[in-house]
Amino acid sequence: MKELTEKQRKVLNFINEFYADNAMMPTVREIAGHFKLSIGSIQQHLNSLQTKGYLTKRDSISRGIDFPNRQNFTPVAVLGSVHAGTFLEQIEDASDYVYINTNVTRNRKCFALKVKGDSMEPSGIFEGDTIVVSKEDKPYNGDVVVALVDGESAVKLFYKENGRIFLKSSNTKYPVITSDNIEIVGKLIYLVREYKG
Amino acid sequence: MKELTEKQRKVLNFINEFYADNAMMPTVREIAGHFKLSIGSIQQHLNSLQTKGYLTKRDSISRGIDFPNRQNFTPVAVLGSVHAGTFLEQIEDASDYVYINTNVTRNRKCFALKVKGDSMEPSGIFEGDTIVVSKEDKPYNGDVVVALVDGESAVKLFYKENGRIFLKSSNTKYPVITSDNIEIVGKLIYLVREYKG
DNA sequence: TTGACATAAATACAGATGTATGATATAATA
DNA sequence: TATTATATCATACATCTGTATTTATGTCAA
Repeated sequence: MKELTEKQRKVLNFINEFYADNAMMPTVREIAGHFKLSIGSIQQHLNSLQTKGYLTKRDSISRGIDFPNRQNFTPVAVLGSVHAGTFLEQIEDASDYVYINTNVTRNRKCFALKVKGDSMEPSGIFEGDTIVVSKEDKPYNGDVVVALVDGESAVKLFYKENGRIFLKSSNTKYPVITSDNIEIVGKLIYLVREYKG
Repeated sequence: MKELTEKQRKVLNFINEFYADNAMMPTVREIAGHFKLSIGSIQQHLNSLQTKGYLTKRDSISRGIDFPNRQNFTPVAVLGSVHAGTFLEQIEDASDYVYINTNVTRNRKCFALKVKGDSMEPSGIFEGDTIVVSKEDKPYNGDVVVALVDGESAVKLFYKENGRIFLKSSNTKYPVITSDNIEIVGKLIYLVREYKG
């Protein structure tokens, strides 16, 4: 990436700040106003920033400046409970959302859960943690999955041996689960934990 | 919050989608175009959404629609190393950023680190996890802190007894650290873990 | 039935906004 | 020295954009 001049960096920084503060890109005149420069001058800087690859632009669209690799976030619904219909139906009854970077969620179908219990503590999954689950066709042995066992949802380690699914808690004080009625809902892709106080 | 009509919800949903896709709010005409409705009609819907509290608006500003409690994110620098100057100087040499909800970071001074080693595994902090650290004046016993011990940074449990600081690993195979040369850099406030594959 | 509200359209206007053009000046570079 | 990139300004223009106004229809509750 080509070097920026002092002025160009300042303009880029301002755009960044403006975007952070207002959640929208500034207009050419808003930038010009801030630096007390003419419109044409800012046009020049924007052109340079564009040719050097620091900005992109939607032509003739107001506030059409954009960052090449802008961080984008998708709201992922935090569900109170998981049931058989999850992923089949639209998620409408979400109590809350976590915002996850789209380069994590990509185009996957996701939902989030609050972790309950200590059965996965040795895997670093604690009560109160928020986990993001993605629908995956094929979980592999050792993956952390959310499964429905006889209608009850659980976060467990997935294992398949001789065509039979085993769900293990990493906390060994809990028994291994195996049942004919196991449905894998999805695979763990992300975890966030907030330390309060 | 007042109930929305079918149409109003659809308009609100479209604004949401548009924002997610384009990272900017739509203009009145862009909404009208999508629904093949007149400008005036959309104006009405926007007014209703506003009076019912689902939208706010910056007057006479293009793309001035906004969500009342829009999630806002602060870039937090992921540092390669921590040293004595952290927090004193501006963080400029960041290799990467994590974006954290501002209602978590609030007005605190934060930086982020990649966790190395297994000394805090029993506390659910694993190698590769990204932790967000906030400068706090007063850590309490049992808090997870980032500390500098003789110039080396470490993530440990903080304890103070009889005026002396003890840094404990939750993995008991590591010894308790105590030294006259301990500087508490900050307190753990957030953790994110990405499951790859 | 009257009023409040939702839905929808057409039109007009002022100001916002991106863009184009032409000009000047300086500094660095080939 | 000629050229290129940078920096700046002034001005003009087409169109984008928010806003105001007016009209019309249908529904529902008081």
